[in-house]
Amino acid sequence: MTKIKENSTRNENKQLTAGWCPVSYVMNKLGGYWKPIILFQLIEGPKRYSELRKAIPTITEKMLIQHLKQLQEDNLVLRTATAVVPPHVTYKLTQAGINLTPVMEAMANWAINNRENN
Amino acid sequence: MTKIKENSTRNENKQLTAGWCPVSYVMNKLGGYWKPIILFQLIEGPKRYSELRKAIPTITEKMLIQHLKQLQEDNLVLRTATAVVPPHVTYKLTQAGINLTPVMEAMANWAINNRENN
DNA sequence: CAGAATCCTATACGATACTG
DNA sequence: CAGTATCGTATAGGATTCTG
Repeated sequence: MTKIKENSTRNENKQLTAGWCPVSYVMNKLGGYWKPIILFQLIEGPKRYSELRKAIPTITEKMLIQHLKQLQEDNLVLRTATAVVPPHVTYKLTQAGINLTPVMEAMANWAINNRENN
Repeated sequence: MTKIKENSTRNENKQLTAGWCPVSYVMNKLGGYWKPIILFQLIEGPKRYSELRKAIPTITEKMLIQHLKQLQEDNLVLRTATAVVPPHVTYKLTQAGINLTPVMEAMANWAINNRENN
């Protein structure tokens, strides 16, 4: 009750590391499992929320929304909503997000080659 | 007590996704926070355990060892130990690990540019 | 030197149900 | 259609101590 959060060494390592390691700077924004997968789906162009769900059928709605929000906060994804009566919301990459596509493409290439080689 | 693990839908999504999404195939091996950072440190060449610790001062030993083991299991890193009396252990990238370096380099490039742009 | 062991907490993730 | 809300579990990650 009275303990609010006096101590949070948790995540401090990550913040610190991000200061000097460029890769960890990226991992602070792309960490976890789903974010690169979502970004990968947006490379080809803007997608509606429902399209993203169909494109990634194994993700739960909670994860999709949650990570989309974080990606917006990190300025990697832009959300555009038009207030019509079935709501219409699209997500697309920001410039920073577009600049990140080589990362996902390098991943995809590796996956294709590595799968063959095994 | 009698419940052993009858149900593990957890991770099934990830396995399934890996089947059709190349990026998620990679995330199954590189998921989490530290693995890309470790691999990044090994790009320039083999390193001893203690060198890795110094190179990534914010990681705990547990995390370092644990992820090095998983990277070995995924055949991305090779461990070489010589049984001398202070033990001498080096880690280096396998060919599959080397093939992954464009991913980390793309991350590093993005980090450098994105930091400037903000 | 290179780790293993133990204990603990925070967060990521998932299932399900509900809503403007 | 595009979310929210709630609840539960599994895993990631960290602190500390010990060892061949």
